[in-house]
Amino acid sequence: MNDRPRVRLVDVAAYLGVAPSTVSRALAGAGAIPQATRDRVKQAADELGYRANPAAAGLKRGVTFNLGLITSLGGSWYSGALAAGADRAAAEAGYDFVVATADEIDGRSGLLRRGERLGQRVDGVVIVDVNDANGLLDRLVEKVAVPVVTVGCRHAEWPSLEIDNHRVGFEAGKHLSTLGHRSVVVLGLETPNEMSIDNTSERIAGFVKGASYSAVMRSTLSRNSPAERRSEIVAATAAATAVFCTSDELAIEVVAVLTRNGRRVPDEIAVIGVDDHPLAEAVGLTTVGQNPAAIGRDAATILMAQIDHQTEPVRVVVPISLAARATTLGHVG
Amino acid sequence: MNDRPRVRLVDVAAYLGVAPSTVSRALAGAGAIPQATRDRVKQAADELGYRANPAAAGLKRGVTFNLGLITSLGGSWYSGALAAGADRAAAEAGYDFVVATADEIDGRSGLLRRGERLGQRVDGVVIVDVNDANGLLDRLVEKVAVPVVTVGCRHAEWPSLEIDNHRVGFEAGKHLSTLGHRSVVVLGLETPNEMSIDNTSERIAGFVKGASYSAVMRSTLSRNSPAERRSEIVAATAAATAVFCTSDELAIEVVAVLTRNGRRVPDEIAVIGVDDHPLAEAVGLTTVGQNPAAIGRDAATILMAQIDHQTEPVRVVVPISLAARATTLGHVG
DNA sequence: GATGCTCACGCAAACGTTTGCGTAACCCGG
DNA sequence: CCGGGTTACGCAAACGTTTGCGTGAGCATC
Repeated sequence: MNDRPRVRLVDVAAYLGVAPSTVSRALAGAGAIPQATRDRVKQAADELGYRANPAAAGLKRGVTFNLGLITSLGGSWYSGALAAGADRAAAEAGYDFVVATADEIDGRSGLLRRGERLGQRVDGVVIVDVNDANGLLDRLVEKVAVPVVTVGCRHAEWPSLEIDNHRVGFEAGKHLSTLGHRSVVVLGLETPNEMSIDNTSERIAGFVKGASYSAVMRSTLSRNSPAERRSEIVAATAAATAVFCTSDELAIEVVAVLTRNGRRVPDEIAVIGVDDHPLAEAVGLTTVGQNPAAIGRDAATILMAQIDHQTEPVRVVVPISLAARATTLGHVG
Repeated sequence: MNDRPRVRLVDVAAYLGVAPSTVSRALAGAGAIPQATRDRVKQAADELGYRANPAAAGLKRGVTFNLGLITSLGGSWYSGALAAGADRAAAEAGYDFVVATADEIDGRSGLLRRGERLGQRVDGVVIVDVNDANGLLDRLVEKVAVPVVTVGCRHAEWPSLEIDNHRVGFEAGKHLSTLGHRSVVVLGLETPNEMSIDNTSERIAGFVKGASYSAVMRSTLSRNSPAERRSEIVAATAAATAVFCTSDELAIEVVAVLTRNGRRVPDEIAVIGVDDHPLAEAVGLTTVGQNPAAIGRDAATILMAQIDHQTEPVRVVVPISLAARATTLGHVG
């Protein structure tokens, strides 16, 4: 139902009575083609409805003008925002992003298979949050066999972007400490699977440093249903005046649980999270935030430079910033 | 640093002393190739580290084995989950997804340009939530010039998947009505831009029907900062015993605002949302939910069938289900 | 007005697959 | 041992671009 015969470059060449090479150069803006011809060609092209065939161009030029993104897209808002940022930067440079969402159900081998396939169809890939333990990241990089930039994880040969997890914790700890909290608890979720990275311990270490004078307790929550988690949260926070959650998702849940349990936030107990979740501002959650869209953009940019051999491998530490809001400061606005 | 000369199909053919055609057929599993040869070829292929060049294959076969997804990926968790579901289904069938995130900053023409580019590089696209008013969807479909399936919007020629927005509202209304609420208010956000679709009015109409005996008020909230929205929320809900929010994001915000304002949820005021946001269960939000991952999966499946000319255009209405939780029922668990 | 230079464009060979057709080698019954 | 049918594979022509090289026309210079 959509099978009109595609018009090719040679068709528009024939239509104009010029050589295909001229059309190609005119359209690409390369070679010595006077503006007049260029315009004539362009006009003929969209008169005829010419649409370039990227497969042919890619075959000849040895590039695909596609970038890959390996992440668990469905997992959290974070990867979606990152993908959006990466896609925007890529689109501006004429690249498109093909995504490979690797979920835990696929397992290690599923991830590797997926990476291998992906590597064949793109000029480079950005890999998000793949655990470098177990040699998984190494093997993945090997499988994709194209330039890589990692975010949230590190590979010896390729650039990476990460936040300073220690500093994230530190900022949170300092904030609570400054507010006078002396009995705080750190709440994290257990790592979902061996494929994902675990930021928790670094964040906690940083937090302990930042909260210097405070008595810090630590508790790891199960990934069971929220109903089951509820009592864990209540128990863990019973004696505390403040809670540091290692993600905003968890923090929002904790605020809800505490509130429903009759504890007033922040008057009786303050809560601080990490990420600056899209809902964090709406619910007044204090958080130390990062900017996934910017990270995605930078990752794409670095990757494209890497493809053009324009950069040495770099380690970029992306900025974070504390957003102090109601769950630690009390009612504002 | 990764520029080892790629080994081609002819290389493995030469290595084995057979014709390229034999290797091609053996690898593709097509033609009359005995198992023995097939195995020999496969082994040689990965001995040499052969990786097929999809551009060449695509050029010859006239397909790309890529699917496109047009959505605003960064906008909400919904599109991420949808993308993940679509990608999973596509991957199983040997397709990959290339995404084009169209944000409001790009505007209409940006979206159309993006669609045109995308259409050249894929065999079909799924278009999510593009407003069919203003002829935008029509023009987009025309630009992509490949098979399409729409989700959350409709085009005359192509299949679509949507939820029954009227029914969404109806279920919510019925739920509140059953619980005895008689003075309820509907809260929605203003439509972000002319490019996005607006589910709100249908949902509200359904809600009014479902809440039959109740006095229903309606209020549209601005998209300004949460701080500004706060007073709007407080004012709009002052006289109500229940609130229907047309999205979970908003519902979560409303619960937070009401709670911080000293109104007990659900004892003084009940809240119900739409979508079954990943955080909805965690914060105990009652909601009428949909399953974006399943929608994505189905959209991809239908699209692939469409590409193979295997189906007539269909209109699929995807199921929804009410999840009654704490914000309407009170403390549970 | 011949010489040299630049400009604008044409020719044709790639790029790495897939696939229709052709043809040896093989198996079978007669 | 011959003829017909099958099986296993080779040949070569595409697919739609890009690009190195070549060449004629036009221009300025001496």
